Amino acid sequence: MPSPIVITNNIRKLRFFANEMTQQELAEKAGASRQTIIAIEAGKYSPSLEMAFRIADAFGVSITEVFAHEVKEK
Amino acid sequence: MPSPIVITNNIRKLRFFANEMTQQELAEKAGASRQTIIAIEAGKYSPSLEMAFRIADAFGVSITEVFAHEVKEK
DNA sequence: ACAATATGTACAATATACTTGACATTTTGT
DNA sequence: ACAAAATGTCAAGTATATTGTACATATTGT
Repeated sequence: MPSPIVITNNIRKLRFFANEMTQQELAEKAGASRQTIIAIEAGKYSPSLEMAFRIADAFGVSITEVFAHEVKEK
Repeated sequence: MPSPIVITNNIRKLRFFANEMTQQELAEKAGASRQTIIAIEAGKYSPSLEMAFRIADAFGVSITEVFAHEVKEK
């Protein structure tokens, strides 16, 4: 049984730091749909590694500055 | 059109650094199937962010030490 | 040479991410 | 109060990751 993992993100904070970037703008920069940004930002599901890199690139930061994870010990 | 991204990894190198860890062992530590490890290590597809974190954890390193990416400019 | 272990391939089935489109709610500015 | 922009939700469809099974090839040790 894989120990479940909880992935968190600070997309919201990063958007505000980045001159109040809107979800729409982020979506365009990251090459994703707005729905995808909403869902990931809200933590509804975790992105693919590719999408994670794209989002980090959109902000010009490392992927580790956008996403963090905790291991839920069994 | 989202600019395509190429994701590379050094799972193979990390396995050998990590006391010759086998794909099977890595799969168990990361909570994945052996198929998944083979496919990701061979670059057949890029993993989910969750799986990427699990693999990094299995080696005890940061996700950025396992995966890198290049942006294929259009 | 043989057995055991490790790695690789192929395929179908399932789970999850991502998309599009349409509509509801909230926030912001005038 | 009103309009516009931003955020959020729902659902159906497509794309991609992950799994299990089974078999093939390579590597290692005796």
